[in-house]
Amino acid sequence: MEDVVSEVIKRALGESRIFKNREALSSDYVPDRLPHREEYIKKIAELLSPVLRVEKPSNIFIYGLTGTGKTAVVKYVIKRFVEHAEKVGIDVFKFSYVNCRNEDTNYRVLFKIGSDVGVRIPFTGLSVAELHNRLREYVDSKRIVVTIVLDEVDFLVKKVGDDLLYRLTRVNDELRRSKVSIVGITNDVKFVETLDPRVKSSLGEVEIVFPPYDALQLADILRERAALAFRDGVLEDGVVGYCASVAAREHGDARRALDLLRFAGEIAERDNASRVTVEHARKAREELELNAAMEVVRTLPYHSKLVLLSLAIGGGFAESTGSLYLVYRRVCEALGLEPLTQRRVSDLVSELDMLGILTSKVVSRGRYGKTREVALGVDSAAILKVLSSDTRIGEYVKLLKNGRNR
DNA sequence: CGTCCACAGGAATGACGGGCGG
DNA sequence: CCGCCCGTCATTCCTGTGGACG
Repeated sequence: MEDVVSEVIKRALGESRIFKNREALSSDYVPDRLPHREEYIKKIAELLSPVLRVEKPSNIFIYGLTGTGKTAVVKYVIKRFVEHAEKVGIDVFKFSYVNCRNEDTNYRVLFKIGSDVGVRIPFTGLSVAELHNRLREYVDSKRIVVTIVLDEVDFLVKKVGDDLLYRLTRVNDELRRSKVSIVGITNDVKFVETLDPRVKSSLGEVEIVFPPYDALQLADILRERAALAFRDGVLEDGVVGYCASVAAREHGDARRALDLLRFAGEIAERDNASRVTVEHARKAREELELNAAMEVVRTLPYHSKLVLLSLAIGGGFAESTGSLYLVYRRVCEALGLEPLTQRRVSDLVSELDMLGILTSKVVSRGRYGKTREVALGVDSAAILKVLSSDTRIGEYVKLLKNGRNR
């Protein structure tokens, strides 16, 4: 028992046989080098360079799918600018990085900008207009250039509209000495179309698109981070390649790839292994996929859950839609619910197929008709477990189990 | 070789709820 | 604030079909 606890303590203190710096694989880590993004770093640094001369840079709009390095590149450039400013002792520009997924109200965004710029603002109590005024007055009391980075800006606009965005792009009209410029980042390509044309044109003075990484590029990135994160010689050959190819198949998402690699390391650690093997990576992938699938299952509409339940009860396989439908009707009856029609259930099966939770294929049995064979794509025990979080389904599953034991 | 099973899956239609412009 | 319109979920009715069986 003591051994187990001391093991946990040891791990919690970071004394790992596997990792020397686990942080290097976390998604918000900003590494010193960003392979295959040099060109974008250069471009963005050039675009922001006017701040060094106390001039306003163009507003920039950046798109790209998740895990293509948008945030990392911008953060990296900011970091270098700030380091430079500290080194030579200048104080003519400020950066504010706001993640709109976390700061999702006008007040919180302005608050974050305020605290980054150095204005003292109460947590609450001011009107948004007052906040805006104080911020503007403070900024204009000096002669500085403020660059505001709005990451995942689509979240903000979807929630509270583009009002704030509009005002921020227009704030320069009210400033005498200082300047404000905006960098917007989003992974929703269609998002821009929903913007007010005025906001769109001023925000998109310069537009930059980040393409996804391919498998080779992902492997480079992983190798670089792995050297920081893992102890020497711990990583088996092929692990990096495996993680890279898995992530490349899914939009070339570097975040996925890093998650996978980190998780593989954690599994190796949990197993008390001395090395991270491809087998660990495979397990990591499986577990991550199962988790994702279970998340989907959890948020399914009720009758889709019932269809899934019916399939899981039948051992995860149904030889025809008809037989599955019969089970489904029994389930509905047991739960005192009105069943949907077979036509509708057939559509639900198709939807579940699309989501990758099950696979269905049409087969013809000649004289005995044409139907669909349906098979569960994930472990039925896992499905039952997740579905049992609904109390009524849970009770029903328990009832079935007891019945079978006797 | 035609029949006919057991559905697939398209089309029309209705009930409902939520967002949006006037 | 209200009515309108649109998207989603569901039902009803329907036509289409691969191939074993007789």
